[in-house]
Amino acid sequence: MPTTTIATVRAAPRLSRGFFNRDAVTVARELLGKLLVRREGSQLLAGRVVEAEAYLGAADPAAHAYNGRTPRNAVLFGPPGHAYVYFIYGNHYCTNVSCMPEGDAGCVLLRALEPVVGIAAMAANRDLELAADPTHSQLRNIASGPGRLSEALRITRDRDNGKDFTSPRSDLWFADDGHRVAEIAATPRIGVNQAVHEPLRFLAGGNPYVSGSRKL
DNA sequence: GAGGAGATCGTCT
DNA sequence: GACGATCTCCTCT
Repeated sequence: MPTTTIATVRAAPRLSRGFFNRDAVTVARELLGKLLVRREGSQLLAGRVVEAEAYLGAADPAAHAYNGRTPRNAVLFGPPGHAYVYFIYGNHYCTNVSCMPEGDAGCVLLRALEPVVGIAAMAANRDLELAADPTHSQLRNIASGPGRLSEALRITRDRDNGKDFTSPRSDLWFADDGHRVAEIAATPRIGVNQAVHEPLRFLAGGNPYVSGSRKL
C-alpha cells in the first residue's frame, strides 16, 4: 500500500453534506477507504476507515433512534454529516456520523481505522508504547474498535458530539484522497441484540486493522 | 489463541 | 435500578 503523507491528507478534499445525505448503508460502504482527520493544534491525526456499521434509524430495532428522540440521540434527528458521540459501558466513547435526509435518524458507527498520519500521537493517546514495539504489533491496537478509535483521536462527547464533519472550520472531518477499497465484505453487526442477522457491518476485505476476530 | 468476567457510569424506565 | 453499538486482563489450553 502506498504511503500516505501529511501533504496527502492536507490536500485531500473534505467530504461534503451531500455525501452523508444518503441512506446509512450507502454511506457506510462508501466511507470505507476515506480518511478521518483530526486537527490538534498544528498537528494532524488521520486514519483510513476500514470498518463501519449502518444503523437505519427509527426502522432499525438495534439503533438508538428506534425508541424515538431523546436528549442523548437528538443529533441523529438533525441534518446529516454531524457527529453523534455517546458514552458506553462506563468507560468508552463511540463515534457515529448522522446520515440520510434530515429527520430519518440513520447513522454510521465508525468501528476501526488504519492509522495513517500522526501515528505516534495516536498511540500516545491510547497509552501504547510504539518505541518498545519493534515488530509494530501494537499498530493494529491503536484504532481497531469503536472505543479505541475514539480514544486515539481524542473524540469525546463533551468535545465533539453534534460537531459538523462538513464544516470548513471543523477540527474533525472526513477526506477523500482517491484511495479505493479493493473488496468490501459484509457481516452481521457486533454487540447488538436486535436484527442480529442483518449484514450491516462493512469492512475492507483482508485489512488487518479491523476490529475483533471476524476479519474475513 | 480463545474464552470469560470485571470495570464503570450515562441513559432510560 | 437495570442495562449497554466495549476493552482489557487473566486463565486455560
